[in-house]
Amino acid sequence: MAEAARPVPTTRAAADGGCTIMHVDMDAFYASVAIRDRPELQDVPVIVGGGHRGVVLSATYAARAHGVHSAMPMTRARRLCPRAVIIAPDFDELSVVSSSVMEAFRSVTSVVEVLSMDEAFLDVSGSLRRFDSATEVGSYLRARIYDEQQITCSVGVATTPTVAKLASRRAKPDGLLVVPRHEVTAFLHPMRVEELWGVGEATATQLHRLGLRRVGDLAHTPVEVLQRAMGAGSGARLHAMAWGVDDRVVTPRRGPDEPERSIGSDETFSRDTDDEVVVRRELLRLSAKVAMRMRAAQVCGGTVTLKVRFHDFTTITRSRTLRDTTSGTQEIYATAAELFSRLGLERARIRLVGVRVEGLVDAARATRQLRLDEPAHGWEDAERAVDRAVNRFGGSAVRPATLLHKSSHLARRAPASAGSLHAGPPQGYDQAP
DNA sequence: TCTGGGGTCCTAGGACCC
DNA sequence: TCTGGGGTCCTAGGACCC
Repeated sequence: MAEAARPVPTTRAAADGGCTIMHVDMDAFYASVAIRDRPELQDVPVIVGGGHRGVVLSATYAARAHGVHSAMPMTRARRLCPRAVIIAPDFDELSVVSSSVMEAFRSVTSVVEVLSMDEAFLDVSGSLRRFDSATEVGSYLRARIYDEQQITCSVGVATTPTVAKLASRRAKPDGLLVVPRHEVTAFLHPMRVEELWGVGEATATQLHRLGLRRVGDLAHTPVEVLQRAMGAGSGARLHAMAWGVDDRVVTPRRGPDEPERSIGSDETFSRDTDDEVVVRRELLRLSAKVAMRMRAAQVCGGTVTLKVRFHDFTTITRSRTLRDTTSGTQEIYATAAELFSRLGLERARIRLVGVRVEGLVDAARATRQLRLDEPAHGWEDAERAVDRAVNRFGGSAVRPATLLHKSSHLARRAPASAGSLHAGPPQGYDQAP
């Protein structure tokens, strides 16, 4: 550790030029976890992903050397790297590793903003009594995570979250980079605009049209010009980002008092379909899944959104705000199905449908106006019974009758799969389609 | 066999209310 | 008569991130 005689800086953070914001990001997280116990795969290109019409979720650096990267269609990835080993993600294992990593973060500071399973912002200004500098915190975390999980991560240290995030990306793989305040513009300005966080394909194209390719170009363009082209908000934000100005603070999110804002589910058909019965059956399945997750999270939601993606990838959404909030499969499904009907599609080739519920509130605080035509104990009781059965017997134990179809004869012959519970909700699941 | 599934946030127009 | 402005909610779409 540090030599005893070293002069103590006025503030400890001065050792890193005032940097107390850190971004930590696992390297090729899904792929690293997939291969960590399989030495035979260490130097082989490995791709995590798959599914019938899927994309690459993560690729090892050996696979990236062939041009494979995440979000790439699997078909293309296989063409680029035919000898790659393809592995399906193991979300149970990933979430165990993720929890352990987050615990390591929280052992150095309570100010942790989780961004996803494998990355977070940390404000370590309060940790500088235990550590000499943010760099030391970063080194400690890197060593500890490797020790405990045998995966590497990269750390960016800066004075703002956005710069820290870019620094960790630059440090990859298995590195740590500090960008002190006085080096921020030298760090940012040579970057290509699309490297900025929040600049995707569409924005990059727009910026290129304006002749702006580097972050430095962006910085030296009058903010009014950017605002005219991109809108007031985006223009100002981009200009500020190009100078490393960022009023974002690291905010521990999703505390018990802050629920998710929406819960949804969508699914791409294995083959495009123009069969309305198939679509409605899928909407019912998705509604059941969403509603069950809502009830498990003890939230109700007020707005149901239907998403439809067509064969050519054009995507539309339709939403409706309900009179009362709900977490009921029936109500969500009925709304989604009605929105679908109102599209008036005729033999359109559909690639994907989705159901999402927004405007979530704590179920305990949700109000419900009793209607005269409504029995005191209706669907909600039935659905709670379904939840209990699913918890006990698994997801296939209870399904709405319309989802049984071909598997129904199996259910009848195999009571061990809790076939009798198909009676679950007594009626109605079958009504709408 | 091009292009997943989970989300968040922003914008913009129209309705509606005061 | 012919025209306010601000605030909020709803809806649709788009962009982006991992």
